[in-house]
Amino acid sequence: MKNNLKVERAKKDMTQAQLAEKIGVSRQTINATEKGKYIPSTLLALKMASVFECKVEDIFEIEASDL
Amino acid sequence: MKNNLKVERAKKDMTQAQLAEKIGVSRQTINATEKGKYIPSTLLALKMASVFECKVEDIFEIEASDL
DNA sequence: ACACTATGTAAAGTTTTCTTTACTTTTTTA
DNA sequence: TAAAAAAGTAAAGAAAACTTTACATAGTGT
Repeated sequence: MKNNLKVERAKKDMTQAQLAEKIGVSRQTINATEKGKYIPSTLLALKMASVFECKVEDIFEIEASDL
Repeated sequence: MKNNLKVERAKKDMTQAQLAEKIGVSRQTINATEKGKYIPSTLLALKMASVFECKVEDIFEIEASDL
């Protein structure tokens, strides 16, 4: 699964720490998610989409290897 | 977090088992998710949205208690 | 060069998701 | 109304998410 958290953060000029604080997780969780180290919960994804004023699908994308 | 998996399944006339098979999880995972027993991964949510031809936000909704 | 901020990473431990097996209850259909 | 299909539930274990602490690296400004 791909993600463009880095780009969305840049659009809002937010650091990983700021995003983490805003959605109530640790900075490491944001970093690891951004790096594709693991797949976040749907609740996290929804909160991220809310912060970035977009859809979950605009942040996370299924890849062929996921199917 | 709320969800309307049951309604979306009904629209497509799918059983829990059929949905489970389609997205590659066990039937119990679908049942538990539908019942709100736990929050699925973003990948599962994306796959569900794909099956139901809608957005993740159309299936899962943040509640006040999540914030 | 130095301090400062942001990012990356790692290890240990906790919590949650998800699986498998199995059984019960409800709903559908013949 | 009996059989069959679907849904609900539970328990034990595996796998993955997430936390905390801690430190290393990269970039930015003074």
